[in-house]
Amino acid sequence: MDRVDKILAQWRKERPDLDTEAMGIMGRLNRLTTHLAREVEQVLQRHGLSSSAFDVLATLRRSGAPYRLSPGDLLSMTMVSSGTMTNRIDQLEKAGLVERVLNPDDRRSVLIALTEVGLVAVEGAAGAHVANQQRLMQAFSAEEKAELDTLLRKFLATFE
Amino acid sequence: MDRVDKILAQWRKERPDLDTEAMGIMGRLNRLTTHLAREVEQVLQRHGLSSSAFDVLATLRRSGAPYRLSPGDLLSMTMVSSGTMTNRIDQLEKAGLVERVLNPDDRRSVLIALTEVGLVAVEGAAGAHVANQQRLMQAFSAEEKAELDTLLRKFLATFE
DNA sequence: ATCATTTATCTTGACGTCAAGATACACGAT
DNA sequence: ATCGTGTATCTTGACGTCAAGATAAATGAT
Repeated sequence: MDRVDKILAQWRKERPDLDTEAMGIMGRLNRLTTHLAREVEQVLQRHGLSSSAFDVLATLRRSGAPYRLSPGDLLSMTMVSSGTMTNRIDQLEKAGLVERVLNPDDRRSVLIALTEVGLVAVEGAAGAHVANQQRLMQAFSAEEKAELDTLLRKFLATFE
Repeated sequence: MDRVDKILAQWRKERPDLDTEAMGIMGRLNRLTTHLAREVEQVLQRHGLSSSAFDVLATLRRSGAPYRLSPGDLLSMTMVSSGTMTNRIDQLEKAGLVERVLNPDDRRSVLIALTEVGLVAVEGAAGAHVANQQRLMQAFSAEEKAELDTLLRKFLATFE
């Protein structure tokens, strides 16, 4: 009888006509991801990064040397609007973690490049972040993780 | 090979030392809940409500007649800060969907009451919202939904 | 009865996000 | 070469959120 069960019990009493199965799953998903996001944020904060900042830096890092992508590339990899991406790049540039370099091939666009400082920051944060993600899933056996991944993959396929 | 697989493949190439299993599950969770939140928002918008507004109205509705709770009660049921709850109540009050009534037993506190208009709004939205949640899970069999619920319940128990 | 502590709510200022539109350049057809 | 359309990025204004602190009333110890 967790918090979501209590919510569902209230609905069943007040609106017995509503089917609560999907509601329960989505409620657990929402609460879970809120908790997870807070845990992730805490660890990244110790490395001086927000999860938004890490999102961009990690995208650049995993793209491989020379760690440069256009804002458009970053946009297509990160589920945020163009205005949000501009803002993220502005903040990272102010902090000296990335720099905008001119794209000689297309003057409409720029390339966002990890600076030396940015590279060091993301390398350090990435290790701690991945370890933290593993810690957050300690409760699960290898089989359970595989099952969960399979179900989430199928669910996500509805949208992507 | 979905988008998350592509991200993991990049990491394995660049940082083969990192274990990507937990990262993959969390990545799918994040992308999935972003998509789900957008779908939910769209349906509620057609009923003139944001998901934040619906969250409060639904909490009042399922608490049963006379549909009144203190801000503190709402706070304990909804995973937001006190400042956020004050702001939500302010907006709902401006829209005429709730009203603040004095609590005769404790002058520090008020009670947030659904208005007649608020009750009608939440009743209409709730049906559409639940139907939408079911639609979003169409891809799953009854067994898969049960499995997913079991796994999410266990995961959530880590935090609550 | 008084006062310190606790409780309940609200205020403030900062941040991240989005949608919509603005700006500037590239590219293809003529 | 020029023009119209498409593309890439940035700007603006509004909204929702949070942490930290302010305000006001209840409560309990003396």
